[in-house]
Amino acid sequence: MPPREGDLGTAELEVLKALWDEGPCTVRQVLNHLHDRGRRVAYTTVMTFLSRLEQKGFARSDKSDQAYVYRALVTHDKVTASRLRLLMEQLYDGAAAPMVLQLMRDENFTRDEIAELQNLIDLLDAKQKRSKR
Amino acid sequence: MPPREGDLGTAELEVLKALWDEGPCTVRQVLNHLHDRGRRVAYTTVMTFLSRLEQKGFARSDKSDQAYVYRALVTHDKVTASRLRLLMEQLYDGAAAPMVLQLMRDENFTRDEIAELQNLIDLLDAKQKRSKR
DNA sequence: GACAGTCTACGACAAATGTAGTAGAGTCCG
DNA sequence: CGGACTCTACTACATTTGTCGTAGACTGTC
Repeated sequence: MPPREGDLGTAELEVLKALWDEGPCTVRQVLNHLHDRGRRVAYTTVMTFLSRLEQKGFARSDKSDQAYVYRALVTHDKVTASRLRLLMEQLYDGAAAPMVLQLMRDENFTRDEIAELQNLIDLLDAKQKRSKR
Repeated sequence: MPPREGDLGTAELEVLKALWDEGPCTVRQVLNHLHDRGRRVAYTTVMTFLSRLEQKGFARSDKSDQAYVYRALVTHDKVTASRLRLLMEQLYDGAAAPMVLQLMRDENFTRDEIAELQNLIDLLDAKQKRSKR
């Protein structure tokens, strides 16, 4: 089994994130987006990443007037979910709760966030009770 | 910037996990542990990973009677926390709450787990109120 | 002491990832 | 038309990661 199974590397992810943040983009737009946030890369490097994203099915390109326009084919949620799932498999044998607990323990939340969490818990609780019956 | 910054790959992690699960181990013990759970690797492959873990500071080896005994130098929690943090940076610009929320939405929890979550929320809430004043 | 089995040290290698250069086609301005 | 630019296509290359093989040192056993 050679390395990674078609997943995204850190740098590839940054580029995909640019597509999420900015919507459909040309190579140059992505480059600018990255430069704006202090990320130094060459134009051709961005090209490479966008091509690789396309090869892997995470993005698609359309020939527009001048330059190709790339757009994401996967949502932030999808990617995130699969990443989290992977971590869960690798580090918690697939159990979600311990991971959530650790996160809640380690990170600091604002009052609003806590309220939001509380809200969601109530929902889960209700749902759980319902399906129980 | 070449690839990864001294972090652990998936397969390296599996080996480290063996050290967590089994406590200090010889190469052979780790190998057996992996084989037990269906993971096929050669003895020397495990050796390589253990050496690399040592190089990277995640484990330490002591020459025992016959063979080297490796033990983890980092805890599960530490590694997990840093992984989660990385994901958080990469995908949520460092915000913990959205990640937790997504996890709670996507995964299914048992009643007990929900109760545990509730418990923790109460604690967080109390702590939050206290520090507020 | 010789053979079998176990360990470690080193070296190797393919695939993936991060990063970029070069060359050539197309476009725009004076 | 002829530079000046911009884009894309290809190619390249060092590192990291996943995986081993080989050779030599040791140990234990007839």
